[in-house]
This record gives sequence, C-alpha cells and structure tokens, in this order.
Amino acid sequence: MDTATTKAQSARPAQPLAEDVTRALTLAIHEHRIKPGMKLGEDELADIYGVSRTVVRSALHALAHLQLVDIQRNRGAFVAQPTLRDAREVFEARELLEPRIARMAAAKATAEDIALLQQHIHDEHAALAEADHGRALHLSGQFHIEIARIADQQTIAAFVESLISRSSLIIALYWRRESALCEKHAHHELVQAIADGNGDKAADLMRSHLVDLHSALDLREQDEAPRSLKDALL
Amino acid sequence: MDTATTKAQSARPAQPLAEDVTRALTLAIHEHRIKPGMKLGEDELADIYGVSRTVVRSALHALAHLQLVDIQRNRGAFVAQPTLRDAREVFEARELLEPRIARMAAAKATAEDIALLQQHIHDEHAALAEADHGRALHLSGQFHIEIARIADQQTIAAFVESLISRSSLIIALYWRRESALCEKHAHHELVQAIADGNGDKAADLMRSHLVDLHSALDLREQDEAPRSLKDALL
DNA sequence: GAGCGCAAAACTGTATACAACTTTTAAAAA
DNA sequence: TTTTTAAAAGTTGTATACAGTTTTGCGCTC
Repeated sequence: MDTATTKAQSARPAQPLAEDVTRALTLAIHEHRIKPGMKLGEDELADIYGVSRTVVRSALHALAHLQLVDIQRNRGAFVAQPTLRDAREVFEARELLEPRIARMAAAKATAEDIALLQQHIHDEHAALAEADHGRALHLSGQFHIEIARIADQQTIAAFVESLISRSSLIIALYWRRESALCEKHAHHELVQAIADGNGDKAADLMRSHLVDLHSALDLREQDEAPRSLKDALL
Repeated sequence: MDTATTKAQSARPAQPLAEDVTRALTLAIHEHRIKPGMKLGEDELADIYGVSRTVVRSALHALAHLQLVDIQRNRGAFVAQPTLRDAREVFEARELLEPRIARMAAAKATAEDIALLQQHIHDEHAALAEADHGRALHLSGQFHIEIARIADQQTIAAFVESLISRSSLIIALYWRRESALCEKHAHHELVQAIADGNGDKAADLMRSHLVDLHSALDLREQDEAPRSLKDALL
C-alpha cells in the first residue's frame, strides 16, 4: 500500500470553517428557524458549532454585509429587522431587476437548466407536502436565485441574491396570508416561458409574480410602533 | 522635525478601528495608489496601520464582500482584477440602475443637495488642477454615490456604491484615453437637470454619461491573455 | 416599597499565540 | 545542467487570552 491513497481517510478535513457557519446561519434565517430581532451571542454560537469565537465573528460579519444581521458595537449581533421602508425598497428593487433577469434567462436557458428549475419546484412541493413551510420558503427563494444564475449575469445575480435573502426576513415580519405563499402556479408558468425562450412573457410573469408577493405583505404604517416596543423588550 | 512618519494621526480616541482600515484601503484603491493584483499582506498592513492582524483581516473581508479584493484560501488577499466580463456586467448594471436613480434624485433634491453636488464638482476640478488624477477619479465616483444618496433609496444606493467601487478597478485596468476622464461637463449638466427637477433629462444625461464612460474603456478580448501571464509573475 | 448607585458578571473588541498550509531555497540525484 | 525532493522560512487560519464596555443584580437610601 503506497502513501498517496491513504491520506483521504476522513470524510472531509473540514477545512472551510467560517463559510460553513455562515451557510448554516443563513439557512436558519431563510427557514425562519431564528427570527428577526433574535440575539446571536458569539459564545453561544461558538459552542453550538464547535468552533472558536473567531470564526463565528467572521460569519456574523459576512451576514451583516448581506444585511441579514445587524451588528451593534459592543452590543452584539441580532437578526436584522427590516423596516417598512426597507421592505418597500427591496421589492421595488426586485421588480426592477428580476424581470430583466428572467428575460435573459429565457434567452440562455439550456435543457439542464430547465430540468433543474423543475426539480426545484418539485422539492418545493415536497416540502409543502410535509408542512415544512420554512424549507419551502427557502426553496422558493432559491428558485429565483437559480434563474439569476441561468441568466449568466453574475453581478446582477449577486444583487438579486441579496434581495431575496432580505425578502425572507421581510416575509417573516410582514406576511399577511397563510396559504398563498406557494404560488407554484406562477413558478411553473415562469419555467414554461423560459423553456420556450419567450423572454417577454418570462419578464411579464416575473413582474406580476413579484407584484403578487409584494401585495401579500402587510406594509401599513401602524406596524412600526408596536415593533419598536417589541425591540425594547429584547 | 515634526511628524516624521505620517501615520501618527490619533486626533481621536480611535474607536472605530477596523472600519478605519477599511476606509483607508478603499480610498487607496479608489485613488489607484494600490493597483489591481497587488498582494495585501496581513502582517504588512497590520504594521502600517499600527493594529493587529485581527482588524486587518476584518477589513480585508469587508473589502472582499465589496469585491474590491480577492481572498484566496491560505494564499492571502489581492486587489481584485475584474475580468472583461466583469467590466461589461458592471457597466451594464450601472446603465440599468443609475438613470433611474438620477430620475429619483431629480424629484427629491433639496437646495443643500444641489450645493453639495456642486461642491463635489468643484473639489474634482481642484484635484485635476493639481494633477491629482487619483483623487479626481475618487471624487468623480463619490459624485455618483452622492446622487444615489439624494435619491433616498438606500437599497439601490448600496448596489450603486458597490458598482462604482468596482468601476474604479475597471478603469485602472482598461482605461484607454488619458484626458477624457473628466467630463465635468457631463456632471455639470446633470446637476442642472436635477436642480431643475427634470427627471427625464437627468435620466437621459446619466445614461449617456455612462455610455461615454463605457466606450472609453478598452474591452477587447485580447487583453485577457497578457493579463494571465502577468498573474503568473506575482 | 420604590428609586438610585455601585459592583460584579457577561459580552464584545482587540491582541497574541499556535497550528496548518504555501512558497522558497537549497541540496542531491539523474 | 536539469529535475526532483526535502527542509525551512514565511504567511494565513484558528484558538485563546486580555482589555474595555455594556448589562445585570444586589444593597442602600429615601
């Protein structure tokens, strides 16, 4: 037995450390397992993930850059609580960027891309069937991110990804209806338009889909005051 | 002989530490004092700024999120070298976002805002008069960021700021003409349109200004190969 | 009993120490 | 001379230790 092959004994040397914590926290936020306003103590997280505070801090700062957490000097990190204004701005920006992205995706999508999107929809269905709403919401967001990837515009795709992340928080705070979250109908039609290479229709469907989402939020002003009270309670 | 070393600037208790390093490095990149591809050693920077590697790392990661530096695992941080594709995407995105931002700014600008923009143009002139091209370029970018701030759209403004930062690197790599950088003419007209509350004109001026910038870049394919050779030399 | 104040506990910000990896350098073999 | 290999020097990744700030809790005063 020679030396080369014996080296890869363990499953993985577990090298990418901070990134793993970032991903885990991102997922937890996307799936609403940890809620807006919640304190993210460094020691606590370090204990949970079995790493040092150094890597936890790195992960928290990464999340802060994505505006998923809010870091206050000498006070710590909290899951971000987008304001009503943030919510409006995020959906305005999505309505500006995503239809264009959908149009580009329709022009570039390959057969594998379409299959991947359909797989996404399928997974989303499965999650809903198991009443795993958190996972369904996450997958719903991933669907949009996948379209941005297909459009092959890394720069705008990065913006879209950031907006979708924040949308998850916004939905956690301002969602109104219970059932209507899963317009898989809309997603399905969108995939069809992209598969057909019908850019105009894809853009239109994306726009109306986002308007639907937007209108399903309760963005009335009065919510502000109660929320700030809730903050004081933390 | 006073202030032999220019680094002793502790006029303040120096509370915000990592942020200061981030700003200093950002400015240096924007002003082309440090060039794309340059290695940013942690110990070296820690020595220069008189802080520990901890805060330098924090600053470098922040810059990595803005895509101003490229961090390679176990190899270190380098000033980012946007590819031709990156360059095209960045300017495409700017041409999508900034005209809209200019229109919004025209609707919201106050007298103080206009004065601030004019001050910016003035500073830019001054920098050019001193042949401080780096500073002029930085101020030129800040002018665009200021418009985004006036538009009062934090979310899109953050995107625009990121795009303008990267534009500085792109200009460092792909700039063609020498003198034409300073179309203060364009900036002046733009301020006028915004002051007049003429959103359509502001959007149009912004669009043509960006197209001008874009066309002043040398984005021919052949540049790729020489650059990768240069990389090997690092 | 309520309010104020000080001290201790807890947590974050920063620095330092140690481990792992990469690159360089030099020596040895072809 | 060229190639290969190994060791050492340097750099980054992670953990730990220490300092400063915020929060908490208890006791004192009114």
